[in-house]
Amino acid sequence: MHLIWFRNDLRLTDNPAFSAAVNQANQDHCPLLALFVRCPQQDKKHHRAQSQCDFWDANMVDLINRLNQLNISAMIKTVPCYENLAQLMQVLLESHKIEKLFFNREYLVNEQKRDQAVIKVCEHNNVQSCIYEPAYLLPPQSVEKKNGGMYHVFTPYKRQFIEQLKADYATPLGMPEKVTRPYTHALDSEDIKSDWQHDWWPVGEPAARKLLSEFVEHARYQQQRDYPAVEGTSKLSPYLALGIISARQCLAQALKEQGESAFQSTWVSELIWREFYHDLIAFYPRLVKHQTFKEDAMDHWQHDERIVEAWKNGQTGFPIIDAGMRQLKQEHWMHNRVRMLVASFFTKLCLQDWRIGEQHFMQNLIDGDFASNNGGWQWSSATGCDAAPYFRIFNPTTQSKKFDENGDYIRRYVPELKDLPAKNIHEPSEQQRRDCGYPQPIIDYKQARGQALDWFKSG
DNA sequence: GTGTCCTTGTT
DNA sequence: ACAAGGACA
Repeated sequence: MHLIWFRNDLRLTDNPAFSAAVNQANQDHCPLLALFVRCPQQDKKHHRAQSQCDFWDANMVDLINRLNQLNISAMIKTVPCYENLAQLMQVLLESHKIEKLFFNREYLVNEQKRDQAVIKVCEHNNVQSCIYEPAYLLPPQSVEKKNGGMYHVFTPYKRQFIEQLKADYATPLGMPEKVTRPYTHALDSEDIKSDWQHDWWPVGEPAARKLLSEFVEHARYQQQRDYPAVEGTSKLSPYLALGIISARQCLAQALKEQGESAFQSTWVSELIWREFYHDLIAFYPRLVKHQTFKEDAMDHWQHDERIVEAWKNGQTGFPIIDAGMRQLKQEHWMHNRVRMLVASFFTKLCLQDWRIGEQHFMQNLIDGDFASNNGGWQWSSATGCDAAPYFRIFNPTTQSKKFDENGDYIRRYVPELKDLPAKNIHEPSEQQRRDCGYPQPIIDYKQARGQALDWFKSG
């Protein structure tokens, strides 16, 4: 009997390990079992948002139903941490007489360590571990500079990336056939129920595929993506983070809709940013230890609990910032433009440690992805790869007027300001704030900007 | 060496 | 006009 272990690849299509496992089972005329392991303590250590854990559970339940239709039985197990996995695996391999274990590689340090330990258990038990490359656009670490080494600047990386991608991109794998030999015995599995009911994040691979095709067909991403009041972004990030759809499927859909020009599109460029940050982690594992990418970057920050709390709770007195932070709390998601604004505000204007912001995002975002989140925060705080220079400081009010001109986004998440006219809503007067019960600004922008420039310059 | 360029800006 | 400095070919 063979075993397919699902992790952050909760899909049946374009899943290399899964397709291979089904083929192998049918070739060997044996059943295939699916395994899902939950590690709540590990999730805590990684600051994984509760919303993402719940969404993972919900998608697992959905996936198991569809696995059953393919004659595949599934087991759910819970252990505290990754280090408990080897022991669990030992028991499972033995009790189910597993011959081959299939899974897709993951590139983060703890995940690699976890998998190495499991591979050892396999070897010890004479079980073959069959490991596949996850369905990135290009395999990690396959894009290098002409003289070798990882790019540290996005633009040349992207140029090279597209060149290689055009020359050789993989067509997404389809859905495998049914497994011909069902497993007929009872399985010792936990019974996890899911009561996921957020309309804006429908559960399951079919729903995700539908969101993808509708987005690619109708979106005006380039024109709309910067306006947080508009549904102009794909909102596919939670699905990408848990592998409910693959990046390759996204590209394939874009190519189908737009032809070769898709390679140059803004949205595909964002997919390449994702690969850039994932590649960086693969090349520089020290990044998972929250070290700055630039070793000599300014990295000593003020620690002001009052500011941190106001920021987290959306009480800074800057409407666009507070709208973003409250959207995060309410929807476990924040519009990308606003993510940049709140991050720039936190690090460059308030001089608070980017790691605090990074962790807060991970703890709250349904789409939390270590590499993208870390890359984004280091970009914002001028400590990272190809980062915004330290003197590039977003003016929250200017940005608000530019990208939320009518104040619709602010009104949605900061209801105490909902009756203010557009010309005041970005920067209400002292009196208006008192009347609305909205805080006075926690910092003075002009003063903070000047202070930040000095602070960064002095290193 | 040497020229060109650098995600999302501000005043 | 301005804000540094470094990556890349």
